[in-house]
Amino acid sequence: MDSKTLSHYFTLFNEIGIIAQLSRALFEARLPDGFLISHFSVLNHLIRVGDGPTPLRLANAFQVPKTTMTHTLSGLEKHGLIDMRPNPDDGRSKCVWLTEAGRDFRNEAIAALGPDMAQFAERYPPEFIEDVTPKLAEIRKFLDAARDG
Amino acid sequence: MDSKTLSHYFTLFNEIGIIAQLSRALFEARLPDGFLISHFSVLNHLIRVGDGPTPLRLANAFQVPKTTMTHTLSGLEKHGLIDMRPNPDDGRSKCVWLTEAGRDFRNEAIAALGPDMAQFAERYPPEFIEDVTPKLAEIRKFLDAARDG
DNA sequence: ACTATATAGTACGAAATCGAACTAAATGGG
DNA sequence: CCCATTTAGTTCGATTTCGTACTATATAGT
Repeated sequence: MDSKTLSHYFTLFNEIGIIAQLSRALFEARLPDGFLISHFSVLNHLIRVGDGPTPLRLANAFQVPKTTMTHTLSGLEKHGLIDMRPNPDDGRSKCVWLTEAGRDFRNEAIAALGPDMAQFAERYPPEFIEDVTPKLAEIRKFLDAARDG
Repeated sequence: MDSKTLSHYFTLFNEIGIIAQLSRALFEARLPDGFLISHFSVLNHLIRVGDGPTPLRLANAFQVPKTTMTHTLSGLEKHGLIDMRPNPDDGRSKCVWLTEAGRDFRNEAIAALGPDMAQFAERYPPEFIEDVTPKLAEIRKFLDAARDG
């Protein structure tokens, strides 16, 4: 692999890193003070996939260490956006449930992010997204597999 | 914008965030203990673009706050991988220069990352990269512009 | 049933990140 | 030339992230 080709691969990951950074900053600017994408993502996941997963399932879903998820969930719980109940099937474990405030918070966040997304969609129509996203999902799965292997 | 379409856009940024996270972890595992991608990126940038930029130019190039760049550079300087010299054109400013050790470190890091990149390239050939990277660069520029505006 | 091992979650500490406030130097308007 | 404003960089404090170590519970082998 010659060094010019290699640098193309570096560039890909560099672009991805910068987009992650910029998009996080832009999204967080739309959330109430003190809330992060990690908080929104968890609430959104609970609505999309359904209530009641364990913290570990959430950590796996977002590919973060479980200590990070503990921290994120404690922030959400402190603000009354989720409930942590004992897992009836496993005494070591807990289940995460949305509160009404949690649902409201998520819906308001979506509404707050909507205009930005609409502006983004003006430039990058759904076909563009449906072209790029599966390719990225492919890469994500590959990297995730490389992590275990 | 209906909520299903909206969620596709969220998914795009979610995938990008996870790839950024996973690739950072994988890359850092190949670097000597205590070194981060941020360190490697700066050294690599100095070789690709050339010695002598100011810390602020570097912060802009990587889209990080200048305090973060101060921190990164101080780590590199502590390990003798860069020199910080006064800027002859501006008394407030400094210029960042690679040391021999810095060049060596970068070259060794490239060598250490090579096999992983080669494995990645086996699955995702250069044509794939050249399809995706410009699209991501486009998005990056758009977000960067949105940040100012 | 008993013991060894594996797993869920947390507490703690170290490091990275980043915003606010600060210092020093440059720039621009009068 | 002076003073107000801007800019480069750092210091400081708050927060996130994450690895290690720990507790409590579950599971598997005998």
